[in-house]
Amino acid sequence: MSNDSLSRHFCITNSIYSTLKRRAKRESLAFVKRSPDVSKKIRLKDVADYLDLSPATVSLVLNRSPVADSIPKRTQERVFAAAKKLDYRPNLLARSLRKQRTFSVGVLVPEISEGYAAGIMRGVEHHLSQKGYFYLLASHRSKPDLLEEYLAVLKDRSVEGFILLASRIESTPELPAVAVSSHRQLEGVTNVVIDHDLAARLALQHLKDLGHERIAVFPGAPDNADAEDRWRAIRETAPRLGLEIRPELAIEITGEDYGGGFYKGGYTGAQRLMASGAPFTALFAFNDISAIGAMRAFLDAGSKIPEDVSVVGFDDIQSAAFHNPGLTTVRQPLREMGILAAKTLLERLSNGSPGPDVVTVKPELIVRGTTGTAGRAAGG
Amino acid sequence: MSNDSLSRHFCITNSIYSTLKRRAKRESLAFVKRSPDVSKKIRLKDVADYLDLSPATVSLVLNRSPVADSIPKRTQERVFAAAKKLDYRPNLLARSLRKQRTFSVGVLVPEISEGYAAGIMRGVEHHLSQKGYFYLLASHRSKPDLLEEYLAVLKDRSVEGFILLASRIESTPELPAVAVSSHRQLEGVTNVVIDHDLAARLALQHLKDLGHERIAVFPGAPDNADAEDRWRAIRETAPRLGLEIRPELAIEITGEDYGGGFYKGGYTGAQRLMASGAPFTALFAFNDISAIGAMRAFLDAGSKIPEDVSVVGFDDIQSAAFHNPGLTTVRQPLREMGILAAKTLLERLSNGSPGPDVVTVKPELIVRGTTGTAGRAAGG
DNA sequence: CTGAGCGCCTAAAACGTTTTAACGACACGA
DNA sequence: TCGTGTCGTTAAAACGTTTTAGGCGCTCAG
Repeated sequence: MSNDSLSRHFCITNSIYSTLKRRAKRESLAFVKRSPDVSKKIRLKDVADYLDLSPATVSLVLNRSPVADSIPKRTQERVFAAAKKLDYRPNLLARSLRKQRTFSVGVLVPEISEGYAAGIMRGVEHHLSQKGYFYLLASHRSKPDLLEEYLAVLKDRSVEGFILLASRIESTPELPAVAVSSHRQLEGVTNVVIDHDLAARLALQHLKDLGHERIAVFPGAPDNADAEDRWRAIRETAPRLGLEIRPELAIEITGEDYGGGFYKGGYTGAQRLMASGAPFTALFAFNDISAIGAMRAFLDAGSKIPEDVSVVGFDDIQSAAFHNPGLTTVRQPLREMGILAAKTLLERLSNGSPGPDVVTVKPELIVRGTTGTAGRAAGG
Repeated sequence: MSNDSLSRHFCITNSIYSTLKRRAKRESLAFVKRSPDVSKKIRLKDVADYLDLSPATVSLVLNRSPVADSIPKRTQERVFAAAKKLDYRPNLLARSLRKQRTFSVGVLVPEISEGYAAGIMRGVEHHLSQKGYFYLLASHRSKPDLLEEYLAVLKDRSVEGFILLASRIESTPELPAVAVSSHRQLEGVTNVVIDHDLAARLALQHLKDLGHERIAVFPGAPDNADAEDRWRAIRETAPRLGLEIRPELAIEITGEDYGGGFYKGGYTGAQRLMASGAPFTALFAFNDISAIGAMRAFLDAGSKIPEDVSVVGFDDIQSAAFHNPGLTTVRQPLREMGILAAKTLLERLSNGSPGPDVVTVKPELIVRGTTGTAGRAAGG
């Protein structure tokens, strides 16, 4: 029985087979012609039937495959015309399944923040969209397990690679990855970083020139991937400039989930600084957001900026220039860094080359109103 | 010939067919067992071969299909165990292709901004990720043709629906869509909006209580989807409160691409306002960003806030509280609006129901330091 | 008259799932 | 002995592409 049914199913003579096919072709053709708009969605096969060609031919032509070179100009034009007329749009899921390419990458950020992440993402988005890529975005709120999970889920979703912003990643992902402001070098992961030594020099030299000696710092939050290196650079640079970073003036702060972000961290950090009683005339904050939070605390405490205390930020986020006074800060070229990260990743994807270990960009000091000559030491 | 080859190809007797199959099964089984880690990527078929079951069975069990009810517990356990042991992860492209579901939506924003969009997106992301959805993000920079193009491209990428933030959309998209702060009602598009009349009343009443009569406004940028309604509400509400919005105090501003955003628009708007010579004691800005830009202009011109001029913003973005003085503003519950938008869209997707035409949320007045009793009219 | 080569096109497999219809085996009642 | 039914399982089609290997019908040289 099973033998029979199997045979019956498959062993059709060629002529019958062809006839059946022709009929099917004519029918579906008629359908398309009768109601070109009702038809749910035009597939490659619909275009092929409409032209009395095979899907293979149409695909070859539309994709400008070298194999299609031998197909006469006339036919090619017919194909293009039909595709246009029927408004054929290839099903990208099917294509991706077959070609094993999705033209999408995963972007992981600690949080969709107002400052840093938004700046980088603008660059990433710009470059990716220009190259026909899309990205899936996920925020892991600096939780290592959430980060790991998103890496896996995004891989399941067939992204071709990752861009990791300020994320503490522990091991090389299973897909090509580019990190921005990562805390350490990982085998095979290109890292786009700011030149922290230059950044520290710019900020500290500026403060020294204004006569500051007692400089407080926010070394940064432990869950922020950039913190360690930035803090190391400050510690190493200060003595070279004849400055001393006193332990009692280094205040740990944290960025919090949801709402405040680093604003609150900066605010309470500044309060603790003032409460400590240690004298200081300037603060080099971890980033603009924490600098702005700290400013609020100084002002609330009756201190004047920059008369009583100077503040230097880091990043130069959009709003930095619009605070009162305008925030003096070390600018990171965020948008460019985003573009750089995207570009590096896409090159890795097409070359297959591992790419550079590290790409360094230069910071720039933007002097605005929050820094002035050192006065009497505040807080003492 | 073709007849023959076709037959030769298909007309294998059942027994041979089975034998071949068995052999293949044993081989691939052996392969898996010999080197379970070398094998590129575990497919459903690999799990099936490992268990000497068919892919169908494994799929049925893993997906807890009702059809699998008749499969004995013992087998089901074996299937789950094998899937776990081999670390099987289904190929979502293939699944999506077959099921015609992708569990992803498209999110369109004018720009990845520091304020409004970031706030909403936080909500959107929160809800979507909780429900196992992902989103593709695109920014159209308020260009209608770019918006249209992204709608098409995202549809090509098989998103199941759209969330549109503050976007001027002209016609109902071909997929279920939810708009946030859209300018007008579109057939079949749920609109999540703030109660603009209440918002206007809160702000204007507050200013009136402080004795302000000459109140300047930024009616908003023509390319911002929210502007019209907000402006209408102000025009209608003012007379009810016994206030007059003088035409010469209504200043058109624009949000610009890249960099500045509305900061610059607010800054130059305030400059034009002052230059016009028309007296005013307060400004109700279009949003926080433009309010902050305007503040900068007032301060640069030597005006004091709020002594000379009071400023009210709109949105309550994160940084609003940290400006100096703190910005008095009409809060939109941005995160909640994002969650609401996502939730509404997902319900539409699962119900198939068209969903409500409009979902209204309530604003709240947050009084901080930029508003005070009206003094002498500035600018006059 | 044959065989090679070319021009044009296509069959069929492949990508990795889901799902429907049905199959074999066995039990049970008539 | 013959349905009838249930149980456990599966073949095969389907989703919509891309791509390889090759087919068919010519022409033209030998």
